[in-house]
Amino acid sequence: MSIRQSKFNILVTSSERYNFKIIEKKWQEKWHNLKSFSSKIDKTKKKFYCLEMFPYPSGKIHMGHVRNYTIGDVLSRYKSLKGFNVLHPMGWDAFGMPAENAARENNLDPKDWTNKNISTMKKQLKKLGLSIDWKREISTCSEEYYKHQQLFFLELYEKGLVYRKENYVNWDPIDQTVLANEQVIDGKGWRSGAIVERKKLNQWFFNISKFSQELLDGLESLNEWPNKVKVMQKNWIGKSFGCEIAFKTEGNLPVKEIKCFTTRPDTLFGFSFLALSVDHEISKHFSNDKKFQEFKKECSKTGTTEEAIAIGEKIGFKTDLVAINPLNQNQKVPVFFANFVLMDYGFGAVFGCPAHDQRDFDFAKKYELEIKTVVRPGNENDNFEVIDEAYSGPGILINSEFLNGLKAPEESILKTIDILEDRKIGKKKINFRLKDWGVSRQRYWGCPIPVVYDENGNVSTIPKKDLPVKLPEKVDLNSRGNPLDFQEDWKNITINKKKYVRETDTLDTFVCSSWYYLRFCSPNNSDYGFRKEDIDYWMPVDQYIGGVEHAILHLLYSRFFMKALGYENKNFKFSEPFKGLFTQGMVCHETYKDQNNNWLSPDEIELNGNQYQKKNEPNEKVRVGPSESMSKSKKNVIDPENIINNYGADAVRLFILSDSPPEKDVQWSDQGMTASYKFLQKLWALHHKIKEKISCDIKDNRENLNLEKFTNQIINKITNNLEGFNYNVIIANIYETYNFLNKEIGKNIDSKTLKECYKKILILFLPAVPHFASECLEDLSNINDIEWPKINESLLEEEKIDYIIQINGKKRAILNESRDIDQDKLLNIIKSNNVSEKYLKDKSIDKIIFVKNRLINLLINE
RNA sequence: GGGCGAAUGGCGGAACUGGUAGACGCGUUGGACUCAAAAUCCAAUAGUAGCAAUACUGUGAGAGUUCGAUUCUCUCUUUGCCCA
Repeated sequence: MSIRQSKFNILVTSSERYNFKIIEKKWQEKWHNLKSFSSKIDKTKKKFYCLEMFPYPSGKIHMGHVRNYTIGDVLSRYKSLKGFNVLHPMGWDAFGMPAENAARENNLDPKDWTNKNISTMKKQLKKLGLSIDWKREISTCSEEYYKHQQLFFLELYEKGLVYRKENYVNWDPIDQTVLANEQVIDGKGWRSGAIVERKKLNQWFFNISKFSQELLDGLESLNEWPNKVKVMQKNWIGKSFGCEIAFKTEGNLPVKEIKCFTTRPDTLFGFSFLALSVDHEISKHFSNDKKFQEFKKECSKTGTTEEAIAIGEKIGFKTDLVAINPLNQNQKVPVFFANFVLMDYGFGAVFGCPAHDQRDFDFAKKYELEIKTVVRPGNENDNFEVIDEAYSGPGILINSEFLNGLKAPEESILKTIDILEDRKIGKKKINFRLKDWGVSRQRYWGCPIPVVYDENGNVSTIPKKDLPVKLPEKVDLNSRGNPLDFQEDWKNITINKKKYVRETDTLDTFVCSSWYYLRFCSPNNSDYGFRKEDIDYWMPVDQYIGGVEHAILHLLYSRFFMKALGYENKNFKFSEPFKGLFTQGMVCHETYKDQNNNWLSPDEIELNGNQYQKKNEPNEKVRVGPSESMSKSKKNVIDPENIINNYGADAVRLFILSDSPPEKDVQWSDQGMTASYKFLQKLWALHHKIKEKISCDIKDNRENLNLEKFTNQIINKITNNLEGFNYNVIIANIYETYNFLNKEIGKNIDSKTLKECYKKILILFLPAVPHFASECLEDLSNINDIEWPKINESLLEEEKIDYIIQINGKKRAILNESRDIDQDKLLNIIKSNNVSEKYLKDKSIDKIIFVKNRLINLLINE
């Protein structure tokens, strides 16, 4: 054994195993000491602002973070090498409910819990070797951050973009607290299990709907955004074109008219009821009506989401009022309150046309109302009748007097609106689905709203000089409802000898993330959220990278925030914060369950033959489920820290990039991970072979050309793939390079050329495997002043080309001939070749299709 | 129900503006090294037929445009996401 080892050592010394633990640490320290990623304004250079969505400090990083930040890091490093002045910062989305819950469960302070998580996760991120400018680190829960946010709040308030109104919330009657939509599960509170009620509370709103049209128009300019996201935002904003109609009413209430908004005024002859929201102003006439109050209570049990309303049973409360069809004075229909009409949409009143709207249809069936068909599909005749379900497709108007024969919807809607406008019954109107953004949260761990109320409930703002309004420390989180409500010493405040009560709601955490990209430009500016000079240079974000789950809210709020800051502010130049957007896919893993249907983690199982079983329990068979995104609840998570410790950051980066295009989901695979690790070992061995060859000072250059050509091609390929976000293909290109060099290394290449080409190749590897490539580069030569290699165009073009020879469209041969030869020459070559003998003998060529430098297709008569 | 996307070997995936389908990786098989195993290295790997050269089939299904279609058009199936 000892003899063999000593014999082996001679070979091994030059190519010992790649020790990532030492080498990755070395480079991380080096980058830290040299401040390699610290960024400052340099107007002589083009800037590139690369931003990944900042993490919530939940405890540890997960694979999703690894993927997200690796993608961003590849881009940042590439852009740096390309000569851009890169800004690549990182921070923490540090306010939010989980901190409050964790603190309550473990009897901790949310601040301590959060800061501890931040420090753990920061260490983990550093281990990944990300090229982040940590000097710009920010945390949204720090006073230094949220004081600026409070100032923005006041600025928006002054501009009239913030207001207070009563609005419904999900109310948990047992916990006496407001629930977020995701805390409502099957209509019940996630913690208490109580049936969630709708309750009205006074809340703060950002007037985002004021910018509906602008937010819609802005999408047009975002041509580096995925179309998918733009479509989602467009649908969310939901511009609809329709008509406002005033219906005359009769009855024993002092109500003469009800206004409705409709997108289908052309179906007015199918009118059979009018439905009102229970919050419609008319409801005040029913405040003493017990039955109505009961109905209203019943309505409050349906959730507030559109989906809940769509799925839930439609119920109504009939009033004594009747509404008159403005196009047919003889038609009088009942007026209902109904649970499916929301006060937020239109005027809180809709007219019902059961034949052509499924919701109206269900309602009409239930209350035995008339169902009159007024649109027939194109392939039916005028006797067509709606029977079992509403018909909402296109067609021809029928049973509609002077509207008969019009094409629905394209002709009929405009024509009807014209008539209604003529008769002064209705008005053309544009309606948006986008509602104002409710920013009040009844929670402790958030940014305090800088507002107080006097004894009469009148609002006063905190003077700007007195900001920040600090969150009180050491609060009791075990109280029901909002802990800040019980902080008497904090809540009560005297200003100018007058007593006030503070606003105890805190801001939605989406507010924090709506402007953090600005703060990264000026992280230490203490008197304002950012410095103009900084954002003028760095903004907008050139590439924003994150999960598609933020396609709507976060991205829309951020876009709104820029518009709101720029509103009535000539100094503010930008209206769109994110020039480019990339949404990466999720990291998935198989799921496992034992025989009792309990989830099992990958650590709890082992392979026995080709069947999984519970570890050390051969009789406990394991069922393998589909691959799903990693989540704690399904236990299919792989801890990045373990993986980094076992395989190193570069190997993890290599794997997470390699297996799928970054925009698609990737399937975690242990075998794939191991393969990436092994590949780096192979590459390391090859590095030493190449280095040795270079050091031998070989002058024989007979076979140089092949290497030079390949180097050029691979520069071209990797550059193009980086530009196109085809990061999985880049990894394939790296493997390809290894395969090529490993074969080519035995050939007659002179040392100088080999060194030049190999150095270029290593630079190509830098974005994906920075520690490894840096180490090899340093080992090879001076690592300073490296830049992205340029392409020698003349070497890209081969002088010999594989021409495809097709006969009647079928590939019959490939001939390697000189570049740029013409059709006749190629034809002569074919004729002197055995292709001719086999396929062309005794046949005449009818037609020739010749594509220069590519193929020739001979059409012959068979 | 509406909108947007996707479908390629055993698996993940590649293919520039319509021009050699299956790059690259995993897996599998065979071989080398080893007392043996692991690791490593070499080779093969879409299917069918054939000893082979080769031939035919083949990018979810069906049609169409074209000299030529994974790529463009239409219809359908399955599936994912978003909205309802």
